[in-house]
Amino acid sequence: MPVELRASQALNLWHQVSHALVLDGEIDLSFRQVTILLTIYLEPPPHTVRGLASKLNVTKPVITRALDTMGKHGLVSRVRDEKDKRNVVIQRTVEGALYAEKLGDIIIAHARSLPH
Amino acid sequence: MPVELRASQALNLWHQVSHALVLDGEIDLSFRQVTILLTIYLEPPPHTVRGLASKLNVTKPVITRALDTMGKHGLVSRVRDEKDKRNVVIQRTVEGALYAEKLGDIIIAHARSLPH
DNA sequence: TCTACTTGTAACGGCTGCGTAACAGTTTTG
DNA sequence: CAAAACTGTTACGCAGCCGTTACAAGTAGA
Repeated sequence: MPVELRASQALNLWHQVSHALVLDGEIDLSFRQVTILLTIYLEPPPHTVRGLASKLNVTKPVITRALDTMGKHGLVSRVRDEKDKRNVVIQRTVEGALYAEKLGDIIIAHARSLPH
Repeated sequence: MPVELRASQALNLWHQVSHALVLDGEIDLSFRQVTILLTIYLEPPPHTVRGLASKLNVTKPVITRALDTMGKHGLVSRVRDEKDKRNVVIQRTVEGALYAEKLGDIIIAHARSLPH
């Protein structure tokens, strides 16, 4: 099951998925927010504000605000780390998992319909 | 050269490319802007404000402003339609083509490094 | 203990995009 | 030729995100 994309296929895929996300428009996250969300859902925990900030090469307030926004939509939640109470551990939620799953489905659907 | 993506591969690809775009951060367009840009570069011309608006299901001022922003970066240009002077025809630019090409390269590079 | 450091957050001003509404210019219709 | 319809744009107020700075709470080292 190799993943082989030609240039035109790659751009078409990106185009179609972006288009689908714009049309859906339900939540509409920025690239940064999507990246943060997928980092949380695809990479092994624990995730902290500082860790995410350094991984994305942005300042901590950027992460805080993104978590505020996504938390408002129920996509992530925050819990104080009891070991070191300065830390906040970002946790996954059912809604967030569903959102990621939906995104994956959109991508797959459009990948399937690419010209071969 | 079939395009077969499993759910985890699809999300990983989206994640990595989004991450790369955030890290690069050079221009940083929104999903709408990317969609508009790729529509212009992947679909056959001519492209008008009204046409793009209806395709993306947004209002015309949204397109006008997106074209302003992308035009400022040299990614697209506008020309009055001489046949019907109400229309504005959106045209591709060298810089825009390079941008799209770069995006395609990023996607392909990350697709290749996906776990099989 | 008491200072120095680390963590995440709040506050500020600025910038950008949004939707609605109003607009000028052009073309079509009667 | 005048009215109606259509094009893209601008103006307005609003909401969201940005970077910088300042801060409160917690931890570690002397």
